[in-house]
Amino acid sequence: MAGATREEKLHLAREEGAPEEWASYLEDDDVIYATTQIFDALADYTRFRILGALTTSERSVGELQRLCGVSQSAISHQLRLLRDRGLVTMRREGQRSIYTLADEHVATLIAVGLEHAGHWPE
Amino acid sequence: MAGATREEKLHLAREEGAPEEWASYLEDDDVIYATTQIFDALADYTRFRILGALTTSERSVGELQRLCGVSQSAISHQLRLLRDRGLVTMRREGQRSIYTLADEHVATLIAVGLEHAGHWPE
DNA sequence: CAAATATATGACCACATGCTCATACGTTTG
DNA sequence: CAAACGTATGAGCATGTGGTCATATATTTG
Repeated sequence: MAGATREEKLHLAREEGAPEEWASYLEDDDVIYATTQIFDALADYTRFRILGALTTSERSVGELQRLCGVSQSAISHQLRLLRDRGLVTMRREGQRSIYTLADEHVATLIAVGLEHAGHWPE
Repeated sequence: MAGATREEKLHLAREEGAPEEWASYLEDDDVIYATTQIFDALADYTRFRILGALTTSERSVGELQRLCGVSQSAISHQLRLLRDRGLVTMRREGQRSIYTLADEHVATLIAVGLEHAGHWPE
């Protein structure tokens, strides 16, 4: 069942799982799925650096390209994903597209992740 | 450069990036990489549910299998990954292997993630 | 020790992912 | 409007990933 959809997995779990053994906030699979999607967005080296760069300041695609050291196309593709996942927002400013962290949640997650990875920004 | 290693990407970034534009805690790429590895561990539906189940209590492989509704093999493979990434620890107890969250950091990340995905466990 | 139970692991496979390359789109400028 | 610049996007490709299936490895029990 390599290609099992989330719905299929959920069905199995509901068949066999005993609800009361779960923390209540783990019962809503839509929330779980949404959460994994956020973690997934943060789980790539390039995307993480993009988001990290945006914690300092909003930036254009060109700036991000220079800071992250990957091609314009690659940056753009990843920004698209981050935008679709709701982690960043974009606005046009002349020829440029300016990207911004969608909200403080993102910065918080980055900070918590870094902290738990063994580094404590003081 | 689809198969670019982290080291290659880093090299490019170091060539072109202006260090002072980055938050200091984003300069250490080993930490960034470690962080993405943690997020990656949390970014899969099955693994997230395994970890979620472990927030309530330590559990055997069989329990996790039942709770998560996936095959014993699949659970075991994912537990191996979580163990390698340092998110869970394991001890033998008779025939069973008992898995436990490695530390509070993991539970914190789960909580923060869930919270930011739109659900607030009160 | 043989059988039963619980878990781990390797080979393999379908699908996802992150990049490149080429090209299209949108905006400003001459 | 044409050229230049900045950004977005689709196709295609190599690699990674998560599962299955078969099998191996403990550990307890008769």
